[in-house]
Amino acid sequence: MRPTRPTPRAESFPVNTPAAAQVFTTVLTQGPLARLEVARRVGLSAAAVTKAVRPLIEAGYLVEDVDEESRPALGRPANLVRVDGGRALFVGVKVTGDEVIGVLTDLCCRIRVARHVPLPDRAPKAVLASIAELVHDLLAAADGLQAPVLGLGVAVSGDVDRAEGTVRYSPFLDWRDVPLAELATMTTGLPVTVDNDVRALTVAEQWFGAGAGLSDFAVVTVGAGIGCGLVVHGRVVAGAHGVAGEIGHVTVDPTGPLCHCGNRGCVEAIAGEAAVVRQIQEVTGVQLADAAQALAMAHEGVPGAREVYARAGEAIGRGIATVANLLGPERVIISGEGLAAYDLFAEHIRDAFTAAAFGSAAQCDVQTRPLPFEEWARGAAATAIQSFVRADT
Amino acid sequence: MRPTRPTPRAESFPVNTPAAAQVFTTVLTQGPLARLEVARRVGLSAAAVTKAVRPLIEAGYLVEDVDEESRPALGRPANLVRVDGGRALFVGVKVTGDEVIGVLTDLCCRIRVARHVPLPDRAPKAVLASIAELVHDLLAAADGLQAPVLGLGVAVSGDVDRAEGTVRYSPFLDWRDVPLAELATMTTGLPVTVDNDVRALTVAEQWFGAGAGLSDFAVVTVGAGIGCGLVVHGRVVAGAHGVAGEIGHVTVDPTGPLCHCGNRGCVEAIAGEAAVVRQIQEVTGVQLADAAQALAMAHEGVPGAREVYARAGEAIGRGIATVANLLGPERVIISGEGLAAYDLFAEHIRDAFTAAAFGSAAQCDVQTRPLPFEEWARGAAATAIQSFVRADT
DNA sequence: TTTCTTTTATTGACGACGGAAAAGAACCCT
DNA sequence: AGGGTTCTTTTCCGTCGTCAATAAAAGAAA
Repeated sequence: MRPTRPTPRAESFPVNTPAAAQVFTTVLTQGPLARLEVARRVGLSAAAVTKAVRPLIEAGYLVEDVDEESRPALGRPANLVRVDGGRALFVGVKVTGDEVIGVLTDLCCRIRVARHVPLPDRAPKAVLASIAELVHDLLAAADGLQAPVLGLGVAVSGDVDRAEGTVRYSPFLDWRDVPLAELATMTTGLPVTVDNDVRALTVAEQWFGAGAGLSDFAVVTVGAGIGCGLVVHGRVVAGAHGVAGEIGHVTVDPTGPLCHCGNRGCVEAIAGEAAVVRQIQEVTGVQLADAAQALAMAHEGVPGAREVYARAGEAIGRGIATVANLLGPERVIISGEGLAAYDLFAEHIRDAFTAAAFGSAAQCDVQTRPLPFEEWARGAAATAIQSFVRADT
Repeated sequence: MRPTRPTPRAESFPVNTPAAAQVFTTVLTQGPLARLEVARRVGLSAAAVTKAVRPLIEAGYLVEDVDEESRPALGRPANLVRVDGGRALFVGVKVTGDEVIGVLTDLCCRIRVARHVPLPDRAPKAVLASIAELVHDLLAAADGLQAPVLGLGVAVSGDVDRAEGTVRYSPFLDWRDVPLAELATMTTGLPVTVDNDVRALTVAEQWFGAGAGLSDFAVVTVGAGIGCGLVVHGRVVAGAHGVAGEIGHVTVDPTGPLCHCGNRGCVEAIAGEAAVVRQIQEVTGVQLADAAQALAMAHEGVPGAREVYARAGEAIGRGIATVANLLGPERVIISGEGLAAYDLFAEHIRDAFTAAAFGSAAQCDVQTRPLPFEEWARGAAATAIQSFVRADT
């Protein structure tokens, strides 16, 4: 079925069996664990874990560790197993409209180096050139770290087919059917994983963030757009037609402002960055250059500005409640550049969510976490790590 | 983790390995298939399929069959394998507010007999008595069919924990934490599966209906309430807190009519049966006894009545678009008693869906299928069949 | 009619994965 | 030191699924 793209591999991961892959990802995502604990969580026998762990330790991906602190009084102390982050490096790249952001992370997806280069042109060729430059820089930085770079993840907004490695349609870049993985592999020589940006961020949360260990959760990003990544039954939802998690285009007010999608009162048309700026301009009559100015006005207490943010918060809360009502996730993680305005709408998000959540869907744990701008690129790196670990599953 | 309830089993299913279970369910759900074709779909070798099939044929669950028609000119003709529906029987029961509906189905979930008994009282004891009576009747009817009855499925609205076999909370019956599976097993002597009614219906569609072979789809039920069952990544979504698929409480108009959930403008508050009746009464000033009368008025062309249905259709279409935007299912199956009014709002559902679906989410195939009243009970039977097949997986 | 081609089904050998059980290891407590 | 407890490893073994070869069932070609 799946066409085998040329995937150069400097080094292969010593995991053949599904059990071993499970063991590794559990240790990777759930921190240092005793073998027996891994066995319990994965549903394997202790013996199987021992066998799976050995080659991974020999290859240097896992290391043993004794925890001195939380040792129970009784019995043989546990030999914790954890991933040696320094064993391998990965590059993650996020392509935005006007720049390309890249990070070098270790195997535990901790950022080691972050860089960005401007994007003069959005044509595939120019983007590839920028990516190549950025990757080159990061590889140079990786030279001193004594660890091989084993993969590159690229995150792009729009309809991306990760399995194929192609960007099917990206309105932002005005791309259609660009075989980005193949192209990037050719220019960088690394195994490349291409994914949608929100999904990539979701993968990062799922493996290395607030979603670790959960089988059902959602990530909501608040920024220029309002996006949502969903994990259901332990897997990121991709959508049969490439569309999923479009919380930004959930209608919250059919009489609301017109959205670029053609409908009225979408969450994004009320709470998106552009929408907030526009509404504050309308209310105050002052021209604003960017969202930072809008934020400043609201913080200064300019009449009407706070209300715009309040409405935005309410719209987001409603959208989250819709997700909770439909999917019943354990947790919702709110994130995004827009969180700079968090103090302005946190309360309204929460109130609107609580009001609109049906029954025990309101028990869903709604968290907030700040999102530094490199986080998107880190998500891309997470997809590369995932591909590496899952290489031959 | 999972407590082992006492599950009496008249007969056990000769399937030990996960591969065999997969083979059986594909044959069950995807009609007669050649072994090689099964192998392709499941991702196993042909040899493995042969080995998995043999004991199932010996036990009488599968039978061989040569299809005379669509035989390719070349090569050895395929020996199709299909499930012998008559090999085993199952009982499905749906508990509504005022009656209990039951069906006797075969292994292919084809209804053989349908019965219903009134429900004088909603207390667990009374419900169990009604269930017992109904099951007794159906077992008597099964006597002539030369096949054992191997399971009972019970469908109840509300928050149901299928794994535990308990009804955690059913507002309709006013139940809390009723260990229904255990109780019903004691009174009927059959292995019992308890599940939420909409999820049960979804299982039936997934295995025996328009969702067969799909890994991502939704079932929307239009009736007294508006419900939704979701299948994501090939599994029915249950929700971390017992709530999922609450499309009925997706807000489509924040200024709309008050819903019993406390919010305004929920889909159900606009398109639910009670809401439609109430709105038509308000518009026409005529007192209506039930939904049938409301329907009749609309069909007669009473001014305003049609518009109420149009608005209902629009609300449903919006709700479906929300599901499509968030999950990107391959297909949405609209069903329910409310479909009697289908001609009145089909067009509006479709229009609202198309308008509110974002991008290629609109490619989602929206189907309609009538839902006879026994269908809910058939869903319950489907869960029993599923439990039987998955017994020791 | 015989032989070839094509496709499906079956067989038996083989490898490997994971479980059970028992032994070993490391620590505390008495 | 010895018992108790818990974690880890070892050894043995069942069994599941793949591989490769073979059988089977047709139509087509010779």
